Amino acid sequence: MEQASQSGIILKSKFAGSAARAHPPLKNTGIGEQLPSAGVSEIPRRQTLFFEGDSADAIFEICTGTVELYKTFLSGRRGVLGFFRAGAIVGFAMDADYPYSAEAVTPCQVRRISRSSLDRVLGRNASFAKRLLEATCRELTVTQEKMFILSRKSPAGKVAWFLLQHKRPSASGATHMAVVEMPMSRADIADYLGMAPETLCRTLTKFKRDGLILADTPYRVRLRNIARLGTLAAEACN
Amino acid sequence: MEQASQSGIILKSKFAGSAARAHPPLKNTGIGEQLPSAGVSEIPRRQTLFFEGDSADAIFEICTGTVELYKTFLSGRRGVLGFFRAGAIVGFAMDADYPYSAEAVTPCQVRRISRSSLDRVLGRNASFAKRLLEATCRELTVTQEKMFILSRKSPAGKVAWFLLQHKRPSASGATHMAVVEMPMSRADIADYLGMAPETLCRTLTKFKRDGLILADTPYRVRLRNIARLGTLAAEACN
DNA sequence: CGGACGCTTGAGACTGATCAAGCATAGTGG
DNA sequence: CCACTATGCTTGATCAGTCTCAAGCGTCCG
Repeated sequence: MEQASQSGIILKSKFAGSAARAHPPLKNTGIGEQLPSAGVSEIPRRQTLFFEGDSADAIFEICTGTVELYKTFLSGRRGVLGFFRAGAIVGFAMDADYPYSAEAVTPCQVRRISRSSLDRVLGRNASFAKRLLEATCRELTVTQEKMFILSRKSPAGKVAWFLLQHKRPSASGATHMAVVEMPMSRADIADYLGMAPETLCRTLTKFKRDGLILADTPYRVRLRNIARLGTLAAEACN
Repeated sequence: MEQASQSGIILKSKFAGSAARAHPPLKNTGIGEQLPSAGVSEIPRRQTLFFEGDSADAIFEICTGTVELYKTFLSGRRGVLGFFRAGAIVGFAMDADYPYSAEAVTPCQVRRISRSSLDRVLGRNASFAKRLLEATCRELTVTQEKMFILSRKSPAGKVAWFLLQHKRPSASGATHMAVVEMPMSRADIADYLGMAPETLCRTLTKFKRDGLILADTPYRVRLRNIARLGTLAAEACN
């Protein structure tokens, strides 16, 4: 079981002539710190950072807020790759265009880093490339785990996994009940887990009834029985 | 839609102190050529190259045959990450241990490359690290596509996708009907696609009835209507 | 020739998606 | 300040589809 808002890469990019591709869940890798940026921008809720197909000439480091990466299919359906928080870097693309779209789920602050400058650093700094490779691999791990979770379906398992994945790193030693903030809509989560929003609701309701979770608001729940949730998540695939 | 036996990474490895992690579908990246190896070994059918949890002190370049990467879950179920052919490299791990098991689906010839030598090259050759990053990202792309395919289920879409993914690069300009070799068992494929073996069989039978494919043997089919298969695969997620 | 294994096919139970309709909350305008 | 509207969460009933349990075959091997 991994940690919070992992996942959510954007692969493909033509940095350094042909190099990098992930834009992972770089959880505070400090990669952004080494790169010159154009300063921090304020992004209002539900605004798009970039669309699938746009020319991928920059990557974004999230400073505050939550960003969602998604892909729209021909059928009109949507698939979301992941949700990202402060410290993550999105928009890492290997091709000329972004392969996915990115949208602010909450108001966000992001640092824009031009691809050319990233390119320069990549070509010069070997250890930097290594860190990037490492981060990409980490993303790959998360993606593979998610792949298994999603295919060996079972709504309960998926939702339990989602809750555990997004639980706050058990903040200050206050309540030992983990808190899960989920500012995204139910539809977003459903698209992330590959299920219908109704099924997601029913599953959450069942969790409440069974005393597994406690809902402060629809966008914030507390986990009352983490062990049991872990079992559910494991049964689904592990 | 990607090509043949892609996917199938093995992430995590402690090369170069902390670097690489993927062991992707490195389709003839030539990475193996730059590394000293202990020569080629013959692996009989159904023999295991390494088990999940084994100390990951080597990676393997496949010379001939097909290798399958899989993970066994607590519930006894199995999930296969992918099938790999000549040119692919398996066993790329970032952790001390292999996170997955690898087994020969057919008799294989593999080149064993010690992790320490890989480590040395990685630390010295910057462009090598870049190629690895590139390959890892490619693997990530494939994994993400697979994730969507598997979650937005629909047996027909999954199977159509599988067939197209594994079709031979339309060999010699002989028959323009693509050939798909699938030496692995139905159970293997089902574990790969996240469905029951019975459902896989039924779907294949239906494809035959509808004239989409032509079965020479259970392990070799020809695609009669690639366009339609593509549509099915796309409907499932694209 | 006999047996084992794996592919294939059949019938029934389960369950998640879909179609529809309540409810609550937040935001707007009078 | 309050009513109204809109949006999105929640719940309900129905239906289609896959998994499961079982049983036929065919092939390969001893």
